[in-house]
Amino acid sequence: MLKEKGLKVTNQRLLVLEVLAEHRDQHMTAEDIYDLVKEDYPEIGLATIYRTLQLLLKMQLVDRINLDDGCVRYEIGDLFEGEIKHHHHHLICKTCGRVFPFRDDLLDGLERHIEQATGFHVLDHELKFYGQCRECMKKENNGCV
Amino acid sequence: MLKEKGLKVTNQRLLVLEVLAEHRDQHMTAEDIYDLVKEDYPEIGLATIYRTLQLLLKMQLVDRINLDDGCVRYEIGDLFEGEIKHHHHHLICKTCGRVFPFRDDLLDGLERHIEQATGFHVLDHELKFYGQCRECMKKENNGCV
DNA sequence: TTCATTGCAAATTATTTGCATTTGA
DNA sequence: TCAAATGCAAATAATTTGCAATGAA
Repeated sequence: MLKEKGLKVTNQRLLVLEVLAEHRDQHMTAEDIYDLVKEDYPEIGLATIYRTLQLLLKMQLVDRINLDDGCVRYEIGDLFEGEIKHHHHHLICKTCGRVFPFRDDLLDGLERHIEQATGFHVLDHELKFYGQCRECMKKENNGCV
Repeated sequence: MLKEKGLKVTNQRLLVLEVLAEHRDQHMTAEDIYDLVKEDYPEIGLATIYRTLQLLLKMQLVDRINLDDGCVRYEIGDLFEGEIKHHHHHLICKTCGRVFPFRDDLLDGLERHIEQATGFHVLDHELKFYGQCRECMKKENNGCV
């Protein structure tokens, strides 16, 4: 494990990672993770979940997304899956609230353009699309809304 | 004013808009706005600020951005400035924390691509770039960090 | 052993809500 | 006049923190 940087490998940390890995692309709140980890480890505290998530975030093992619904959500990082850091973005349906992942490398050109135009050195980006998913579009048309 | 939709034009609402217009591109928290409005209207309550911001958000007169620093921020909407809705995005410096606006229409092609590929109907998007601004890059090089 | 980590409870902070009062149309 | 809007204080809810106890190295 990457934790051999002076950090301890605890059961709690492993379980948080495990739960996130088992729920890839699911955008879980700290509370969600807490409930699932508790099934295997009932004595865990919510504060530990928060502290672990902060740590994993700093280590780039998890990503954080904010769907503007009042709580921050976490998902396992893409680099966990392969070697190259592939980004993915989110399509958020304003009607049903579901979130769809969208793989993409199309922003690289835009990043280079920004660096040239402004001198800002881009390290990372986050992109969200808001709209309506196919199912909700269909429903709305059937219902003639 | 657009408020002729059954809504009342109150001093409080005008002042919130005014403060936002005077601080274009400044990403203010509700608290920031509260303090500034209080100068002209000391009896205003923070709850009114929140309620007004929600209203203006729904009316698309203000935009909301989240810089992941624990509080939501607001800025006056772009469509307030012209006719066509021009989007702008944010370059966020991880070193000094400053936020730079970045005008862009380059995502339109990407939106069309998404609609074709996934059937998701895109209505809006939000894009944030994280990195290091020119000044912080310079400082870091001078200091040989 | 020993310091990082944990669990718990209390603290903090942003935002929302209930309600009596005020005010714009 | 009268519903909509406001101010205040109390309520909520997510997250953080202090501290004594625990556990991995």
